[in-house]
Amino acid sequence: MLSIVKKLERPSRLSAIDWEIGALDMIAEQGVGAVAVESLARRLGVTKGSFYWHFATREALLKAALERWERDDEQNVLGPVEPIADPRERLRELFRRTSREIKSHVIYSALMGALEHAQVAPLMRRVGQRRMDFLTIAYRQAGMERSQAVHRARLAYSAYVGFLQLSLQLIVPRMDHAQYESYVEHTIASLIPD
Amino acid sequence: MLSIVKKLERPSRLSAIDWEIGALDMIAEQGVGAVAVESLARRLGVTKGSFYWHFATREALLKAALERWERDDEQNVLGPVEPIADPRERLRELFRRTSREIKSHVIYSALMGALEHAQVAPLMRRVGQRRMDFLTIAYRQAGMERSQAVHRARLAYSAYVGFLQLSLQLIVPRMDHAQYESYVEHTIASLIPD
DNA sequence: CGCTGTCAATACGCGCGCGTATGGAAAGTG
DNA sequence: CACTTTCCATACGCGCGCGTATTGACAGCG
Repeated sequence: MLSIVKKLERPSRLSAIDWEIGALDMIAEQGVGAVAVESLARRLGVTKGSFYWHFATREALLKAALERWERDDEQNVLGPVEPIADPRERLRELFRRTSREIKSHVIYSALMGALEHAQVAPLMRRVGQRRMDFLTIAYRQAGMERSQAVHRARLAYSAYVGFLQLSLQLIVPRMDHAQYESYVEHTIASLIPD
Repeated sequence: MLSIVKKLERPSRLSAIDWEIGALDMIAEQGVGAVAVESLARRLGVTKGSFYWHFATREALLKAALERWERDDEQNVLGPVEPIADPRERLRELFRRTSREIKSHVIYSALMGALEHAQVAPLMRRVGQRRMDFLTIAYRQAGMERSQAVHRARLAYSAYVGFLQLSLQLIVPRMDHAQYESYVEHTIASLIPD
């Protein structure tokens, strides 16, 4: 009975996956720099001794966590809207879904603030390239000329990155729900041709 | 004669200002985290002993350097275009000047990647507020409705922040000069009403 | 020309976070 | 119920960067 309670608090014994998820949580909340093995261990209710059984080094954990995020992110963000046939509708839906602040975007933003890490930069280049390609193709299909489509994709992606940074880091005052919705519709109207 | 040569290499004796400028250089090149007193001392050709005569602590140097940047930035970025009467022209000129990658923007981008520092966050909020106000006013004067002007200002500022991040950190492939000019004109056309 | 104030070098202590070593507990296995 | 495997705790060493203490060099001034 006591053991059952304890099991609800914490799986009593951890796997590598638990550490990876914990690392991603810390990244989302306090950035990559906050992923320290001892603090993360405290968070999970164990000590370092556990960590170094599952991972050889802190970098190995980071690697595993980032790979996990990259997989999840790909099928959380672009995946759901990819099947939409109409390019404008596909873009609108992407914008709206993105605006509903999924955790993946919070982590993305945190990672943008940690590009000095050797692990993070190439990852973000891959993700950026995929998203830029996705946007460019959609804009082309929507009738824009090649160079214009590339420019617009870059502009839209810049607006995405900048907005995340400004909002999540509270550089700019927080909007209420109605304002937020209104802003999203404004960007859709401004960045998607009609 | 030898002394003259040495004086050209380095002012032979430093002032607090030299350290502040050195700190800003390091921030621009490698981020806030790279501002370490010993490495910065090496860069200036002296040792720690010098630093702690000019500053009580590393935080004090950061504070001074950031204040210096905030002053310079204000009169480098918004200052020159503020007198332009026509709001659209004022915005266009701001966009074009901003695109000519002044050092101030490089530092701005580096600081955006260091918001976890207690010193940086409030500074960036102040700077962000000033720029958002500037943009909002210009858009209103250009004839946009209140809420639309705020939205557009936010969108433009997001695009600015995101573009800096993506370009400077090489997340997105580098453009050649012609492409770059073309992109700037595309954003001007997309974000400034006619 | 000596004295004082300014800037710098050297040596040291300290805290923090990574990684190691080693022993112990709990869960599966025959 | 032995015995092995899996997971975890404790204690320790180490490097790095901040900050301090102390002494030294050099310029300007009286």
